[in-house]
Amino acid sequence: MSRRKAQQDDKEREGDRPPSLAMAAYRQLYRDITNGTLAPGRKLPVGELHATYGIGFSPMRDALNRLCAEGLVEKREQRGFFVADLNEDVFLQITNARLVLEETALRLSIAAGDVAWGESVILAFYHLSRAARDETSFVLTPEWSAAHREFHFALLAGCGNEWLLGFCRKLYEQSERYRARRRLLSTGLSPGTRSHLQVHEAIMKAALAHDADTASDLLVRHYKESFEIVMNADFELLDNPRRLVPRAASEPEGRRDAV
Amino acid sequence: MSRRKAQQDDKEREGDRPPSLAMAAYRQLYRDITNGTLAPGRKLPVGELHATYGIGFSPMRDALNRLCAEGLVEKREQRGFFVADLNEDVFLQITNARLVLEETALRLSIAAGDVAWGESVILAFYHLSRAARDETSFVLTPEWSAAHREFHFALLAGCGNEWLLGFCRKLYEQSERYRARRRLLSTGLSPGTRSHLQVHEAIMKAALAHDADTASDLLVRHYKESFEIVMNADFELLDNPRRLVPRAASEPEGRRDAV
DNA sequence: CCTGGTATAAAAATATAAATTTTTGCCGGA
DNA sequence: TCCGGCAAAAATTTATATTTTTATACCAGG
Repeated sequence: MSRRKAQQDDKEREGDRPPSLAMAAYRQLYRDITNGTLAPGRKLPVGELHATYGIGFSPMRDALNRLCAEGLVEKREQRGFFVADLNEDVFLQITNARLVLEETALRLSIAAGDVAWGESVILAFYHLSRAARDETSFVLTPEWSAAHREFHFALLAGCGNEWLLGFCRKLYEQSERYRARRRLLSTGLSPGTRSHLQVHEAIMKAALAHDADTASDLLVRHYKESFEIVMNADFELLDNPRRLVPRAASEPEGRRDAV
Repeated sequence: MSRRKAQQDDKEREGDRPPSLAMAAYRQLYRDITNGTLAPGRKLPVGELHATYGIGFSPMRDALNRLCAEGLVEKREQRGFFVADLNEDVFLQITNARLVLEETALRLSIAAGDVAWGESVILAFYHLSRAARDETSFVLTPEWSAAHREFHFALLAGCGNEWLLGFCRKLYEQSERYRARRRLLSTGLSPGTRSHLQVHEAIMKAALAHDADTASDLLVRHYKESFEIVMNADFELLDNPRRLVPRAASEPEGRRDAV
């Protein structure tokens, strides 16, 4: 009875409740994978996860299967689940895909976005500025990450294409895994600082002014810089400069692996 | 012993075996959803599927979860699985996203594709031509569908970006669901006929000649035509002509729901 | 004595069956 | 007609059983 009562109480805060253990497991794993607690390539034995998170086999399996189809987890038939591996080639592909999709979404947002869209961008920027740190620290707080995500997707949300947005989300969360590895390192630039914030302000202003060219130019540049930073931090600094696809995605010549 | 022997034999034809029931269920459901046997919006009670397909609860759940993350199935928390619904707005979004992504992938393919890529395109076209029917029939064979898919992805595969390709695949299979509804109808045009084949031949020739502009122009036109056909067949013919995003994805003005 | 392959045992994944909640449809009373 | 509770159905979860993989040990051949 007391059990039942508790459930009822839970129900009262509708909306963000995770009633199913499967969902709880999913969120836990999602967090631990995207923030790097569960290292890339690591095996995920259901039994071990069961012991660690205190959740049964079936719900855990549910969660793993979902993560799997989202690309955060890999499933090897009859031999279990693994955290999806990371390497610089994949990161390059993800970044390139992201450049194309986000620029498209941004341009469509600027062209089609309504008043509510503009307001949500302004609000998101406000949240981001509140979460920004004073200059020199290298630790990225969860709050800043959430605000950063909110801002970028507020920008894109006006495009009105759920599929496009869904793809952008997937690419974003993949990128986060790479960024997460950077948290412990202290390399050159400084995401989350007030100076970094100004880049976002510039993007916002261009977007709200319906200047699609400037806005997407700034956005693409922003991502390319992030890419370089993460690349230099996570992997050894390579001698050949990384090539990213040009904005229009129509280059005369190109290497096969350039994308 | 004989048991073990059989296993060993199985192992020899590696690669396409579906050892797990979950995978078998997944494939069955995938087929039945994409070809329309399981109608959009329909509920998928695990118990009923269990009875129909003769596969247990857990594997079925596994399969449903995967389909779910792929967008073919929707999961309503604590109240079961449903075949993802179809409607014209979503179809418009899918088509628009597809236009952008496939054009990008095609241009990258043409820019970066190597000899092996060109050969696989030629081979795929050969298969498509073999599967083409004589003019007037309206029935689409599974063979033609497979060949059609093979051709289009042979074109895109040269881009070398697995993520981009993965998104294209997802959009393609979604589109197939709409096309599937058309099989029983007999509307104007005629996919799978020899005249329809010529469109693909033109695309191939342009691609192999490294004429990216012509190739993507033809491809986009091809998809827009398909869109109109399916739209007119499946839903009532609307008075306002559908607006699709222009190729460059940068239109001066636009409705919010236009994409 | 070392190497290579095979059988065996432990571990882990997959599948089944049963139990527990949660939802849903229905009926009676206000 | 509307509300509340009861019962059936269905989803979720646990517990159990069955395969499959993986690691270890053993034995024949070099």
